Amino acid sequence: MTELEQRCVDAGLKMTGQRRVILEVLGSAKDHPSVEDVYERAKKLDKSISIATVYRTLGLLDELDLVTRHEFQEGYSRYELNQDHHHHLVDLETGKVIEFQNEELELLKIKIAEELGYELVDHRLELYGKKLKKK
Amino acid sequence: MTELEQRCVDAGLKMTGQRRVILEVLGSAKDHPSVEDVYERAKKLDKSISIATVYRTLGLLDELDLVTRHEFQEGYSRYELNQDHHHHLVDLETGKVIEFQNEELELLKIKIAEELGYELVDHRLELYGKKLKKK
DNA sequence: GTAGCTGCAAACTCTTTGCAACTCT
DNA sequence: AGAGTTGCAAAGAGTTTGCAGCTAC
Repeated sequence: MTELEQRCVDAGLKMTGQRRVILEVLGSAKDHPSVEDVYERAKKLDKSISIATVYRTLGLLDELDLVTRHEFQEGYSRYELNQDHHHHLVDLETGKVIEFQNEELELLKIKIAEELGYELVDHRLELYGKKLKKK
Repeated sequence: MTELEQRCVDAGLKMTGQRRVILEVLGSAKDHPSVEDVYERAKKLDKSISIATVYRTLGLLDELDLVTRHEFQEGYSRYELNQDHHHHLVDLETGKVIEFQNEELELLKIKIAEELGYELVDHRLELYGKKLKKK
């Protein structure tokens, strides 16, 4: 049983074949797949899986905080396993998503929330840019 | 003719009664209204306005960069007139949206994009927090 | 055995669109 | 006059859900 599967079981979920497949898809994704993407990849491992199950499972995983649901102004959601904390820069010309971390930013966010009288629970930062031309 | 109306005309839009109403609603909004909100408020000024027109007009205003379309993980959009640049802190307990600005943050974002080889075109930052209890 | 899970299809929510009538300029 | 705009209703996209049968425990 993988660590991911274990965490689901610990949370009281039954470990079904479909869930194993979806976790496998998420675990091996190097990108930020949409529900449709997860569904397509899952079907390669289990032809009979339904998109309703994919939606339900991703919703559960989000509640358990095992994944993050992103909404990059596209009109649908994309999911990502929660591993290291990072943010995204979206290339406006290609749609490519680049991940980055920045310690200074983390501290600044906490400070800003504090100054407003808030405890920071969550946050989103997304940058949208165009590739700089080399001279 | 208000400045907002003038900017629409300059962009080649006809200044219809419906558009005037929608601009008026946006101009006097102190919050970040959803399409439904704008529609409800607009109806008070013009009973016959349709929600299709609200959608179309908000879409146009977004293209003209007169408004910003926000997607605060709620499953629908909220709109806001583009005035001073700022970000949002969402109170997780009340849903209240607090605006803030932070110069240090602005510089940092540009720097991060640059380091990744990108020119920053746009960005989103949202903080989600809980009110700190006073001791 | 049974609570929980699944696939299916229908329903739902938010948003967009085709069209005929209407209205700014 | 004519291009652009509107309201309406229908269609679209993404997502959720009721239900009967199935499955992990």
